[in-house]
Formats: sequence, C-alpha cells, structure tokens
Amino acid sequence: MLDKTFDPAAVEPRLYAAWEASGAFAPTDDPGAAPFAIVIPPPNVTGQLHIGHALNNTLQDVLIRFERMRGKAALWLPGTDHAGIATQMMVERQLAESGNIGRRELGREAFIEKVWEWKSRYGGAIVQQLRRLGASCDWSRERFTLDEGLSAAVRKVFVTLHKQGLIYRAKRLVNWQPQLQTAVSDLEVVNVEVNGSMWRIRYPIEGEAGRHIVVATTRPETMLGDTAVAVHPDDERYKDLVGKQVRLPLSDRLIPIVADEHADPEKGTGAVKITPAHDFNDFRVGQRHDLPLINIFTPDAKLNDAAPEKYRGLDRFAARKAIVADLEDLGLLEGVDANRMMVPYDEKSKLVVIEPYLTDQWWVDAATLAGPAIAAVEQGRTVFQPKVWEKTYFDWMRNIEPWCVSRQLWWGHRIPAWFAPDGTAFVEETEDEARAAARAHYGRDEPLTQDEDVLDTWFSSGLWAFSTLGWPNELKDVERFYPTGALITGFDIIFFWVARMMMLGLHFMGDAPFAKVVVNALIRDEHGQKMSKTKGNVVDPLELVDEYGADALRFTMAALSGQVRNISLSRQRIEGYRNFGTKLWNAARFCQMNGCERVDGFDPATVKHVQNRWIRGEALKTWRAVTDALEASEFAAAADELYRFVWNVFCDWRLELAKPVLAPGGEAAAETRAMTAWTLDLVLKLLHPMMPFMTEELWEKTASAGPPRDSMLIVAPWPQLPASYADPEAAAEMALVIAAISEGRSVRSELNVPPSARPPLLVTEAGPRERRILEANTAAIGQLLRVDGLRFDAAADGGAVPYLAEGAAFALPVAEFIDLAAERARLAKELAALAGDIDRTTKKLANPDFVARAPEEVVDENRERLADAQAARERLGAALKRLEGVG
RNA sequence: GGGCGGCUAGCUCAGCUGGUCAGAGCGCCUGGUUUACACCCAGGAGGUCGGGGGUUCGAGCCCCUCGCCGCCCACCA
Repeated sequence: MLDKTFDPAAVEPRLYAAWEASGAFAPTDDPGAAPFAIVIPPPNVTGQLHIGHALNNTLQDVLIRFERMRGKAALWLPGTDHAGIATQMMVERQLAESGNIGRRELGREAFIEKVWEWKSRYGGAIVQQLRRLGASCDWSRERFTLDEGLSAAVRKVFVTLHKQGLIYRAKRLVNWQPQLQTAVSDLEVVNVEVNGSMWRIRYPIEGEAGRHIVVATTRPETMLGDTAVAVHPDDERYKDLVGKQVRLPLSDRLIPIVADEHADPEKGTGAVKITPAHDFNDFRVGQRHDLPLINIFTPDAKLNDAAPEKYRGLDRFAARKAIVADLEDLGLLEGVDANRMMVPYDEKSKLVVIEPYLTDQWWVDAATLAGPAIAAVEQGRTVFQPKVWEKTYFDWMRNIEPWCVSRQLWWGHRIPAWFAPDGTAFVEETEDEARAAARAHYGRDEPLTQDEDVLDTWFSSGLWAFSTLGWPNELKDVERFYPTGALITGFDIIFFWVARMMMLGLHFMGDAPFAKVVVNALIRDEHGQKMSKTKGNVVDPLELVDEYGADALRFTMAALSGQVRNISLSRQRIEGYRNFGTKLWNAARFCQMNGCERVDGFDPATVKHVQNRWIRGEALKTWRAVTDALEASEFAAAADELYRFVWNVFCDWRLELAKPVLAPGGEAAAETRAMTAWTLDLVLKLLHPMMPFMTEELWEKTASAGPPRDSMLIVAPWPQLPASYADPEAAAEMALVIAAISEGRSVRSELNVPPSARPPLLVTEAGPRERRILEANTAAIGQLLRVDGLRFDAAADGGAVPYLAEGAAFALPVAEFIDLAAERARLAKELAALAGDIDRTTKKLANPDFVARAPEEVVDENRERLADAQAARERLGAALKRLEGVG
C-alpha cells in the first residue's frame, strides 16, 4: 500500500542513480531513430545553481525526456564554461583572502595551475546540482570549454577566420578595465546613471590676450590629452575662431580649434574639447582632422609621462580633483554644474569605471558574419520563441560592431598567434606551423613569441553547438546531431551567446546551430522584484528541492514558463504544485485500494460503460493537447492541461463517479478497474517529463499489479492514441451528468459514503430540476439516491430508460435541502442572471444589423442561447416556487 | 535620445487569428474529517479588463491618444 504522501528525499537519489546506471541518458544507437540534440547553455564552472538555471534546465529536461520517450535518439549534451574573467577574478580573490601572493607575483603558469586546482576541487558543484533537479544529461559526454577537443576547435576557428580576413589585429580604442587591465567587449560594459558634475573650463585663445573659449566636460582630467577644440561649422558664436589655436591650460600646448559636425551647439557651451585617445567620439573626430593621439594613462589608469610632471602617477580620480583645483587657482574655471550622466562600469563587478583606452587587440569582423545569421532568422530557418525576441536580435545584429576578442587575462584559450621580432604575427594552429610560416616568410628561422593574450570566453562558447560534438577532429556526431533541435536559454545572453553561435555556426557548419531558440523570462520574487543578494529575496533552488521535492519545483518552472518577460515565483505557487503531486499520488493510492490494476491485453477501444468511454475520450484530448504543447515547446500549456486533467477530470469526476460503479457487485466494475488503471498509466507517461521522480516511482510501485513492466518509465514509449477513442455520445451524456450533479449540492460528498451509512434523508416531491438530475444521471448515480418513484420504460435498443414519475416521492441527501433559504437565494440570483441574459440576447436578435450582418452560426448560437435561457427560467422559476412551498 | 514590453479579481498571472472572455492558482469568507488525499472536499464574496476617444452589428482583444511601471540599446561633451 502506498504511503499517504510521496517522500521525494528518499526516492529521488535512488531513482536518479538507477536512471544513470541504466544508460538511459545516452541517445539510443538505433540507426532508425531520428536524432534530437540539445546543448546545454554551459554554466560557469565557478557557478552555483540558481533559480534561472532551474527554469532553463527543467525545460530542457522536459523536452529531452519527451523526445526520448518519442523514440528519438535524444542527446542532452552537458558541460561547463571556463568563464575567463569571472573565474580568474574569483581565484584571485581567494588567493588574496587566504593571504597568498597575488597573480602577478605567482606568475602565469603557477596561477593557471591554481585555477585548474580550484576547478578540480569545486568545478563539479554545478553538475551535481543539475543532477538533483533530475536533469537527464548524457554525462558521459560532459564537456568543458578548455578541454583539448574544444581548444582545438577554438584554434581552428581563429586561424580560419584570420586567413579569411575576418579576424584582424588593430590598434583602436577599446573598453579598458583598469583593475584587471584587460580589454572587454561592448557587451561587458554597463552604463549606469550617476550624479556627476560638468565643469566649464576656459581655454585661452592664442594671440588674443584675454580672450578664451569655454569648453564643458565631465572629465576634466582628460584635458591633458586634448589635441583640439571642436565647434560646429555653422555655429556663429565661434565662426571667427575656427583655424585659430588655444593654449591648453596646465599642459601649455597649442592645439587647434576645428570645425566639426560632432560639436553640438545645443550642448554644453557648444565648444567641445577633443581627446582622441580617451573618448570614442573624439577618436573619430581626431581621424577626420588628422589629430595626434595622446595617451595620458597607464594601464591601471594612472597618469603617465605624457602628463605634466606634477600629475604623473596620480590615479585618474585624484588627478581630476587636482586639475579642477589648479584650474580654479588659475581663474580658468568658469563654473561647475551638477549633472546626471551615464558612466560606463564593468559589467561583472559594477564597481570599476571602464576607460576608453588605446591598445592593440584582435577583432572579429562581426558585421560580415552577421549577414547569414540575420538571413537565417529572416527566412525562418531558426525561429525565436516567443517571436518578439527576433526584433531584439535583428536590431543588434544589423548594427553590430567589430567584436574585440582578445583579453589580457591568463585563464582562457591562448591566442594562436606568434610574433616575430619585427612585430609580424603568424597565426597558426600550432607553434610548429607558425614557425614554418615564419620561415617561409623570412627565408630563415626567427625567434617567435606567442601572444600573451587569451580569447573572450564567448569565443569558445560560440562554438559550443559543434565543438562539443567533436568538431573538428571527429565528425560522426556532428553529422548526426548538428543542427541541434532547440536551444533553451535566457534573454540576457541572446547577444553574448545566441548571436555568436548563430554567426559561427553558420560560417563553419553552413547551417544554423538550432532550429528553434526558446527564450526564457527572468525569474523574480512574488512581488515582481528582481532577486538580489542585497534585497535578500534570492531563493535557492536546491533549498526548494529539499523542501518540496524536485518534481514540485520542476512542475512549477514548467507551469510558469509561459510568462514572457518576467516570472513571479512564490513559495505558495510551488506548494500548490507540490499539492498537485500529492493529489496524483493519492489518486494512485485510491486505484491501488480499489484494485484498479492493469489488465494484460486490455483494449480501451472495447469499453462499454459510459464512464469508461467518456474518460477514454477525455484522455485522448489530454494526450493530444500535451503532445502538441510539448512539440511546440509550450511547456506551460502542457503543464496546465495535465493539472486540469488529473485534478479536475480524473480525480474530481472520474474517480468520484467510479466509486459506486466499483462497489461490490457492480456490473461494470471489472471494466472500470482496468480502464482506471489504464488512465493512470497514461497520466504517468504524459507527466513524466515534468515530474520524472514521482511518476517513475508510481510506475515502479504499480509494476507488481498486473502484467510486468518491461522497462523504466524514462524509456517507456510516448503513448499513441487513435482518434477513434473519442466518443461524442459518452461525452455529451457525461457532460449532462456532471452538470446535473454540479447543480446538486453535496451530492459529491455523498459519493464518498456507502449507501447504508448515508445521513437521514428528506423525502420530497419530484420537480423538474430533480427529474432532470435523476433522469440524466440514473445510470451513474442511481444507487446514490433512494428513489421510490423511479420507473423504467423500454428503450428502442432493448435497454431501459429510467424516468421519474411526476409527483413521485423520492429522496435526496438531506444536505441538499438543509438550507432552503440559501437555496432560494441561489435560485433567485440565477433567475436574475438569466433575466439579464434573456434581455441582452433578445435585444441582440431584435437588432436588424446583427441578424443581417453577423455570421449565420453566431445568430443561430444566440437564438439557441435565448431558447435555453427561457427554458431555464421556467424550470428555475418552478423550482423556486416549489421551494417556497416547502420552506 | 531610440526601441520593446506591461497595466485584467486582495496577490501573481491566463485570455490564440475581435462574437459565452470576464478566467486560473493563491489569499479571504462559509460549511464539511467514520477508510485516496485537510498538501483534502463542497460552496461564496471580489473586477465598469489603466484613463479618454475611435473603428465595428459586436472590443481586454483592432486604431489613435494620454498616463503610469519595467526592460534593452545609445558616444552625449
């Protein structure tokens, strides 16, 4: 006998181990099986499972379990990302905390050794946590972005793109992270609005004593690198100054006043200082006017030797203070205003201000690669779900900038470029090849040194969809599983990851890496607030698994996944779905107690009893809805349908109505038992992708009753139900029964009580309402109610049609009439509602426009509704009158 | 500055191509425990679908407009 509740803590580890040991997670070798692969969005090795992972990986698992049951060669390929910056920062911080020497003192090799050490110790955490969720990944293929195979892919891609001219080295302004002293990409910069100041500074005009031009700036320290002042060509105020020079304060350099469209007469003073080495706009202005670039910063953003001596070595913010003070002393500070402004911060720490900085870096020509990636989505070869994200994708892709892929870090893929003493770079997959290339170039051996830099983490994850399958060395699985079936991921990495996978996948494989991108919303707390450590509203998915079980969390994730932008998660919600599991568990328990065992060779097509024909049709509908929903990756729709079917159809009605049928001596009892067991089995299968543990457990627990199970549920075939299972007649009849019973209060609680033990009955007379209930329903609930006036007429098919003689005495459960006043009020209210309905419909039908112009079926529908309402009014009116008599 | 999304019961949200669309879960109120389930059952209260205009025989659902809220992008001195 099943316990009263399911005990996830006891069951989950055991079942997971059994699944894993059985090899069920690996794709079948059956050559006839259609391949279906999902590559996991690789979490950072340093990561801990958060609620977003729980959502994302639950959906992937639902999908992969579904496709596996459907007989496909389903592969869910797991792995982790080395996460260059994040991991390096974390290990560095730990070194600092434990009082070790820093990275630089340690040296590159020793430091990387430390990181690997750290990875081997803690890197397994997140994959273990995925197992707790029930993720059915093929762990035998687990990958890491720094694995040798994936590194080979990185080298090959880099070299190929370089040879194709799509990767190049260039000296440009980059987003410089001065603390880590590395370049970062545009995406790794976040702009934050802060309170700043705008200083107005007088730049004296050379040769016109006492005259000056006032420039406005939020970053006065950069004036040390100014090489011009720009004004708009049409700006009358400054027209005569164009071509003249100013004497740059503090530096005492002469710089020109140039006319450039960039200067906006509306902004600041209309005159803008130009610092080409420290501002992206000024860089472009500088190029137009052939201005020199003066870099005034060291890599850690202190002033360098290009600055006047007194400022050298000062941090940029200290320098700002000093410069403002000095300007004030010189009487060159015209004023200062408070200013709300956007300041670029480092996306990871959100603490370090990013500095535009002139360096040599490697760039990917993203605009060229973006073309096919845009076309693939335009042509629908890859679709985003929900579709609104396509616009985001297009907007970014169509305005894409060159991608800076080099990072001045140690943890990552070292760039396969070797420099000769003259600075020439030889980009090859191996040092030997580089050497050979150099020899060919120079006609002799030259000493080569490899580029110190590593690649952006997203460069290697951009290859994930095919590098994990073995490319470039082993193509068997690439051929089999690429393109993958679907990518399920969060919207926050559409640019970082999805876009790059599209570009690189199309370029190297010729095909988009996935047919569909399912984009998840961001999970927030129950009030729609973003989860954050400072707010203290972060929920740990593993705690939720401990508390409610993995199935409850998974089902919650699936059910909430329909929310497009934000998902509000509350414990109540999870509790509700945990309760759903318990409900199913108890339904199974009920089946067990009532001997509803699977019967060998049982064919639902042959059932006779109306309830059984009905539930067969309902099961068909649900099977279809769930299958369609999962096929369309509409996880929420599948979850809702199953919730509704299990609770509101199977438990509320099927099992309740079956109770009298299952009573000893019931004619249809055997058939009903078999049908109930069959339905439960179907539910277990349909629910398995979302609630794998409980369903597998029930599958196992019901194995001994009936014919033996041939396999675990995880590899059980997805059901195939014939359309002929539908039975409109039974559906109509049962709809009537359900409606009738619904009208009678407490009838359903009566169903729980054996006839002999029912409470006292009140004898009354049959009226239209009671007749309707009983006549519609005799077969199903006849034995519930003691009926004296029940008669039977011969039916055309030889059966018997029950009817209630007018005025016959009959009995209803006393609860039905226990509160006559309430019943009267209810009827009165219903009548009022009907009156409104009748009124509205009558008016509608009286409207000639409506009758003439609305579709025929709509008009007919309204006519029917009116007739029904009028009939109901009569019926209810009579019932009310009768009740008044009784009261 | 540009773009996108949202504003539907106390809360969190469903409502697909305009014609039972005014819904669900939770919360709240009332009543109910002899053997599937109190993680339960039966019932109830509660919304002029952000405001205003328009199109239509008919609009949460289409158009215009206003108002909030959120997100993304952007070089604004």
